[in-house]
Amino acid sequence: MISTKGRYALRVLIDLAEHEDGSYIPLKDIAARQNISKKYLEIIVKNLVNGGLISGMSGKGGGYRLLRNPEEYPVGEIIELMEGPLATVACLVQDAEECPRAASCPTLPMWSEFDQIVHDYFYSKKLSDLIQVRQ
Amino acid sequence: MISTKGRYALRVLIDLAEHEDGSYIPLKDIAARQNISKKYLEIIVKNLVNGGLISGMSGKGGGYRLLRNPEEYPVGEIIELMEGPLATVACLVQDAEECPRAASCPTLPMWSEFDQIVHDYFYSKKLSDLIQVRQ
DNA sequence: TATCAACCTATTGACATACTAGGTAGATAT
DNA sequence: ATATCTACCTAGTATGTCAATAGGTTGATA
Repeated sequence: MISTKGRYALRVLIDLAEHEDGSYIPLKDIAARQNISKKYLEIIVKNLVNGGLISGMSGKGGGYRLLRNPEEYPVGEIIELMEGPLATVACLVQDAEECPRAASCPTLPMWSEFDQIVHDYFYSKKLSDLIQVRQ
Repeated sequence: MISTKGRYALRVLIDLAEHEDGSYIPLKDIAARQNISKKYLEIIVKNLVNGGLISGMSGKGGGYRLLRNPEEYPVGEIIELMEGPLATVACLVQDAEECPRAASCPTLPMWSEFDQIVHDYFYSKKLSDLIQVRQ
């Protein structure tokens, strides 16, 4: 289940894309438009900045802006940044310690196949697919 | 992410299917074979009994057994019983209160489409597809 | 230098996860 | 009848995550 972190991050990025005009967009405006607590959004945009998805600028006239074109943001990258790996089971997380049951686990092939489907879906879907009004 | 409850439930059902011989199988045996705490499994099988997936019998010679053929257990039903709805976002849970943003939500169609894929995958996959040794 | 905005650390209440502990009730073998 | 084996029941606990809130510091511009 996707939590508010992932869902709000998506809404922030959609908001930034829909209001893109070359300048920085203050978080206050995004919070007001999206009707989400600005304080809580600070945590989310901090992750987006650290993850290299947006850039922030302090001071008067400051705010946030996208670093790429909307078609260059896979939804999967956004979700994984906010929620952690998309993996369905712990033993399929990248760099997880090898499960001793892996070789004979009757369910592992199912989880693997499903994870591939999830990955394909969310990495082929782009931020640009979620934007309604473009200028 | 599927938790131990869902994963262990699947292992219990696979174990029951693979050792099916008309008699009841004691939880002690399942716990030993699967190397999972019997006490913890008690919580899981209780849910499986309440959910109508298996039946339990007390006393000497008692234990648990399947109530259907393995091809009649969709993996999705097992997971939803143990983990709750497969829905990716709260607003798509059956009987959830209508989200006020639903009509204009830019991400809802994506979540809907994805939920359909997840549902189709796990309801077409059956317990019988996970069994390795059949008699 | 006043203003506006990002950025930083910390705390909180509620809930879920993964167990453990100790008992009661029910069915069968002797 | 009773010992034995089994499911079944209620409760507790440590750890972590979620969804926020609170208050302050740094940085850029007018």
